[in-house]
Amino acid sequence: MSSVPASRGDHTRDAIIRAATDVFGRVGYDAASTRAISQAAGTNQALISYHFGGKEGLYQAVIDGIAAEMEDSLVPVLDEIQTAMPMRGRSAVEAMLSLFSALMGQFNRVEASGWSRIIAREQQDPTAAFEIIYNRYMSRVLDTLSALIAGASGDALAEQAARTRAILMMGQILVFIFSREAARRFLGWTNLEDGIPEDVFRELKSMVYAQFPEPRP
Amino acid sequence: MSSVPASRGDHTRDAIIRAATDVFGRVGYDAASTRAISQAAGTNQALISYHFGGKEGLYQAVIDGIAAEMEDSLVPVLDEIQTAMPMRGRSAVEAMLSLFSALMGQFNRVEASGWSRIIAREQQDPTAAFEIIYNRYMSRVLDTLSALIAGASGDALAEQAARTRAILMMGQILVFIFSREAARRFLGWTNLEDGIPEDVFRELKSMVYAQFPEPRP
DNA sequence: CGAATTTGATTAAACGATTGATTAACTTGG
DNA sequence: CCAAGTTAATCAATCGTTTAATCAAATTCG
Repeated sequence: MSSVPASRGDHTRDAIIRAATDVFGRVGYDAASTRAISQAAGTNQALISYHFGGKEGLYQAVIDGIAAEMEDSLVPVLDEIQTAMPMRGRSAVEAMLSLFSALMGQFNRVEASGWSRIIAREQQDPTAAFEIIYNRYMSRVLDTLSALIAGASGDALAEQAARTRAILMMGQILVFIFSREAARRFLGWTNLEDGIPEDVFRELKSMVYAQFPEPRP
Repeated sequence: MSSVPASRGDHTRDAIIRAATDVFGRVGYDAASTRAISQAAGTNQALISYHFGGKEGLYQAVIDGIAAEMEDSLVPVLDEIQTAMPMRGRSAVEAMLSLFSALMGQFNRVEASGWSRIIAREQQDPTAAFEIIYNRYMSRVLDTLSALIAGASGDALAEQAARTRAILMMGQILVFIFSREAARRFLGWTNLEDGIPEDVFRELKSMVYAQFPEPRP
């Protein structure tokens, strides 16, 4: 990332951000004390104010890091789809499924870190940090998805309708982040650490295919 | 609700619960101070400990009230579907849509109160309170929904597959609760207070119909 | 080149403010 | 009159932040 070799301060900065991501994710912003964060980072408490200006500044830095990393990991997939646009029919559906697959894979990694809870919280309480995540990530995914939906429908869908369906389909994936505990119980998952079981993607695939039936040749 | 006329204590009890539901929903459990809650309720701070044993007991009471009210409002719909079971084909799809309609209507009311944020938070941090909501509400909805999906598919779906699809379809509705801010922006909603616009339900309906195509007679 | 100095980073300690909870005195209604 | 309900005051604990002193590593300079 950084061109210059990490100095002493940069090292502790990273350590604090890493620890803060974990603590914020586990207990939330308010319950996360600067003492607990600095202890988890193995640094002094005062360094939070020194490096980030305060607890709020540290939180912003955490959000910034999450958005940047999620963006980086998804940009290749989005770009690949974008260059192949406009797509129609079957190819649009296939692109849609590859996007879903990438999202699920990413969400598994997101789950492994403490990110999912932070993101979910931001959805409920859109602080200034939400702006970053939405502008740099969500809006791009939704834009691409709605374009694919329109293409897969043979452009027979009004723009607002396509966007609405993009949200609806996105919900099918997001549910495993925002409602993971209910999903875990209802589907009888025991070891969620391994990520979303692949039979979920199999069902999702079937549903998508049913949604955009292949035109008879 | 209560058979006996409300005594003096019951009145303030209700006032505290009402205020606590609002404050917990707006700022979360940790940031909600007992002073802020009691002030919003127009009562003395010590009455929280007196009536509920403490902040945690008050939170449990809030969750209990939410679960009870949500249960009450949905039981009629679920019962109606249950008595008509087993359903197949078209009738199962129609029942599914009526369930979705009821859920969306309920979520609009949930949104109007401070409930949605409390529920969403519980999904992320499943405290003991989640147990109540899941057992008394979510599991019932998901059971009914998966039965309808199996029926609409002509019972050609394995049980686990039907349950998986129930979660996926539930996500299409829950997304407007858990990810409402992103949905609001992407769809350009300005006045979310009026509830989810009905064109969302129209698209959802189309997607459900496409999902379970009517067999040719 | 090596000593002196400046700068950034880190530390322990303390700050005032706010937290949830408790106490003891006081009202009120049955 | 008494038990249930309510009140203001206070408790110790914890919160985020600030302070002054110390450390380490560049930087400057003789």
